[in-house]
Amino acid sequence: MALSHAILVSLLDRAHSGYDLAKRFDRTVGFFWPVSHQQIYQELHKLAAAGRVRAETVTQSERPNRIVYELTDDGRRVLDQWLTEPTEPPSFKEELLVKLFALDDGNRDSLLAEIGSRRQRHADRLARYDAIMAEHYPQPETLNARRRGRYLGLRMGILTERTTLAWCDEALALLSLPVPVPAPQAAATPAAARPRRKPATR
Amino acid sequence: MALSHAILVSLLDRAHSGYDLAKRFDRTVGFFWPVSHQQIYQELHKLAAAGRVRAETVTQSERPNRIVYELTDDGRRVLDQWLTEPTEPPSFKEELLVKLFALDDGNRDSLLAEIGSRRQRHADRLARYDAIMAEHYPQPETLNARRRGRYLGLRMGILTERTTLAWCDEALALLSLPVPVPAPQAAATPAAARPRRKPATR
DNA sequence: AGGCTCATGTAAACGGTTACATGATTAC
DNA sequence: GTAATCATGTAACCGTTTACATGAGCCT
Repeated sequence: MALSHAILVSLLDRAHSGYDLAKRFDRTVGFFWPVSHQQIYQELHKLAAAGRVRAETVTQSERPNRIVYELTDDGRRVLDQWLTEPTEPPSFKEELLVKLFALDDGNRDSLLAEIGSRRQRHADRLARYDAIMAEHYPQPETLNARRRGRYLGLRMGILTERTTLAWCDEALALLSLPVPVPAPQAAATPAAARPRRKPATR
Repeated sequence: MALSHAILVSLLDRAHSGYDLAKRFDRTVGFFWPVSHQQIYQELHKLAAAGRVRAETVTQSERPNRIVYELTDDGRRVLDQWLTEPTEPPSFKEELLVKLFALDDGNRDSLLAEIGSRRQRHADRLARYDAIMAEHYPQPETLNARRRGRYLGLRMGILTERTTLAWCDEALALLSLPVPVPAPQAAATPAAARPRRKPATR
C-alpha cells in the first residue's frame, strides 16, 4: 500500500524521471523501503493514470529520452492524507533468527561463522551511515523541518546497526561458551527408554 | 524462500498440526517471520508432497480431526543444508520513516502524535519481552544449545525495542524543538524571483 | 443470542522478484 | 574489447494478503 506513497514522497522536492528515482531510492528512502526499478516504472504509470503525477517527456540527443514526473495537486492531497493515517510497526523478517531456532551442537560452528560475517556487514553499514551523518547533518537542531525528518531516518539506521552489532557480539560470545554437560543420569540410557515428560515450550 | 524452512524449524522438536503451528508461530518464530494460517496450511501440503514432512490424521470425536505433521529424514536433511547457506540482512520496511521524509511545518503535529503512539506500542512490546525473559531465560550461560538459539531471538527483540524507544524519544524531542527562523532576506521576495541554485540533495 | 475456540481449507487479488529486451555512449 | 552508464520497459512467476467457507462445542 505504500510503494506509491514512497514515490510521491520522493517527488516532493522536485520532478524526477523513473531512472532518477531508482537511483535516489538506493541512497535515501530505499533504506527503509526497498524498491526495484521495474516497480518504479510500473507504479509511475499507475500514478500518472490516476492523475497523481504529471508526465513530461524530455527529448535528448546522444541519450535516450527521459520521462520526468511531477506531483499534481491531487497527488499532493493524497500524500497529505496518507501522512495522517496511523502506521503499523514494521514487520521484519530475520532469517538468521529463524535459523537460530534450529541451533544445536551439530550446526553451531556454521552458525557462528554466519553471525561473524553478518557482524562485518553491519559494521560496514554503520561506517557508511556515520560518514553521511558527519558530512551532512552536523547539528540537527539547526535543520529545517524537512531535513530533520531525513536526519531521523539516518539516525534510526545508525542506532539499528549499532544494536545489531552489539547483538552479534553477544551471540558470538554465548555460542563460543561451552554448553554445560547435561545431567549424568542420561549417559547410558537408550533414548527410547527414557521417560518423555511434556517438555515446557519456549 | 524461507517460509518452508520456518515450518521445518518449528517441527524440529515434535510433530504439530497446522493449527498448532499457526498458534506457535504467534509466540515464537512469528516474531521474526510472520506467517498467516492460510500460508501454513498451503505450505504443509507442498512439504508433504515433496516428502519433507509426513502427515497423519488424528481422529477426534467432539472436535474436528487434526492432521499432524512430522519431519522426515529428507526434511531434516533439507533443513540442515539450508542452515549452512549464507543469510541476507533483513530488509525492513518502515513506513514511519518514509513519512518523515515528507516532514514539514504543516504535518509536524500529526507526525509527532504518530511517533507518540508508536512509542507506546514499543514500550508494551518491550514489557512483554522482558517478562518472558525473566520467566524463561534466567541465566543464558546454563542453557543448552537449542535454548540458547531461542534466547538470542528474544534478546534481539528486547534490544530492538529498546533502541526503537530511544529513537522515539529523540524524535519527539527534536520535532518539539522550534525550527530556526530562516534567513530574513527571503521575507518579502516572491518565490519565483529568488534565484534557484541546484540544492544539495540529502 | 452472540462470540470465541477448535480445525481445516479455497480463491482471487495484490505485491514483489527474476529474467529478458534494447541500444547508444563513455571509460578502462 | 569489455563493462558500465543512461534510460525505458514487458512477462512470467512466486509469495503474501484478504475474503470467504464450514461446523461443532463452550462460555457469558
